[in-house]
Amino acid sequence: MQVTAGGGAVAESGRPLRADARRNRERLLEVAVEAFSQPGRDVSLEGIAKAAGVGIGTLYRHFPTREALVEAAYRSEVARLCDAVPGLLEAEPPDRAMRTWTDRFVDYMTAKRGMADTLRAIVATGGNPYAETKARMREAVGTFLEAGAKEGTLRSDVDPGDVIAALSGITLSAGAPEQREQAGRLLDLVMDGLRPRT
Amino acid sequence: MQVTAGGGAVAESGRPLRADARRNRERLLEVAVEAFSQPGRDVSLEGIAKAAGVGIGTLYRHFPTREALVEAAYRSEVARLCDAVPGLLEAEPPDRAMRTWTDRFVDYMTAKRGMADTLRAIVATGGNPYAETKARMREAVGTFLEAGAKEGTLRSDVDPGDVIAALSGITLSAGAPEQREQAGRLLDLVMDGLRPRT
DNA sequence: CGATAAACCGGAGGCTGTTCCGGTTGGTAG
DNA sequence: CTACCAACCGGAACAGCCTCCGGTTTATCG
Repeated sequence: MQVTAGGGAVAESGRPLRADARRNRERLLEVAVEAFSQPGRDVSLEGIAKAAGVGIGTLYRHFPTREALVEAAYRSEVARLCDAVPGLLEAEPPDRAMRTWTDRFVDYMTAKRGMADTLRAIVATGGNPYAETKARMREAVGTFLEAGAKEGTLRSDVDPGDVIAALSGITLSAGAPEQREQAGRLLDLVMDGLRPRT
Repeated sequence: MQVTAGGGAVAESGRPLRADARRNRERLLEVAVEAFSQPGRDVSLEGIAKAAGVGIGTLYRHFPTREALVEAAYRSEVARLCDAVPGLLEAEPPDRAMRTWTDRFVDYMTAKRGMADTLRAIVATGGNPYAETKARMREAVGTFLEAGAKEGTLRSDVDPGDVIAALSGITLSAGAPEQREQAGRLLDLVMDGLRPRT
């Protein structure tokens, strides 16, 4: 399974995409992310194609299955989430910045429950589309932890992977919109666990 | 032992089903179980209806969604599996009988991978169709454990629920047909853990 | 610049899941 | 036994998924 990230400008063969193909791919991804964000809606692939101004065939050429599209959208959003880390660290002290970031993560996952189902199916099927994504998230969490450790407000002896597992667990068990408050409390709990023992 | 294992004669309202309705329901379930057992491929609901000699509308009246049908088929098969317990205990000593039974369980789940996906989806959606089914399985496992304990070949201090969790884990992680041997070894491992310490 | 081949585009078409409703039948009251 | 009505039957109709292929566009080379 080749990696060739979702936003890549390179096809599986290694050859650069033609300009029009690349434009279409980007537009599709953009619309897909938007569509999956709508809470109340079943997302129709035909609808996405139409909204992106391309035919259904074009959508399927870029994303051979619904899962491929969901996965690409997921990657794209995670990337955006992780890119936001430096900005957050400038605006707030590390521990608070990290809390803000976890909030965004949960918001993101709860808003996209529809695609969460598909993601679960992907995992169950055995494919591992997360390797790259997980690495990026580990990096993000690691950055927060390091920054916090330097100021003495966060522990340095925690595995970022464990934090990610905790976040995933929260979204899975309290991912419904009406449980948003509970999820918030759980996040507070996790953050408490990440502070150094006094 | 009617237990309404899918073949229930009573509608949700509590009113008895009409004779023809009941016949159709049973026939549908029978065909569905058969169809889901074919390793071959995707099961078409339309095909099930036709094979059962009823219209698609009738299928949907009895099982409003694909999930409902899968769930009913699952219950029905679990019931059959659990009903086999006494016979196995007569034919072999408890520990060996239990090993045979776990084999059947794994065979069943691997043969029905198609419906396993749907089952996962049901669980993920939060519905809990397993309460009743799980209780029956606990009972079956408990029976084996008790019988084995009486002969000193199995431990008596194990929670049946844990055993079930282990079995589920095995089917999830080694559920593909080509992993059948590995699954067998895992079952051996579990059985070893269930024997008393010497 | 013009021609050529590879790569891409879009939608028609086949298939399946699900809904809906007019016609039919089983069960029961008289 | 007959008549009646609620419940049930079957399939037509609609929508979304995915495949396939003729026509078009892009990039390259002389």
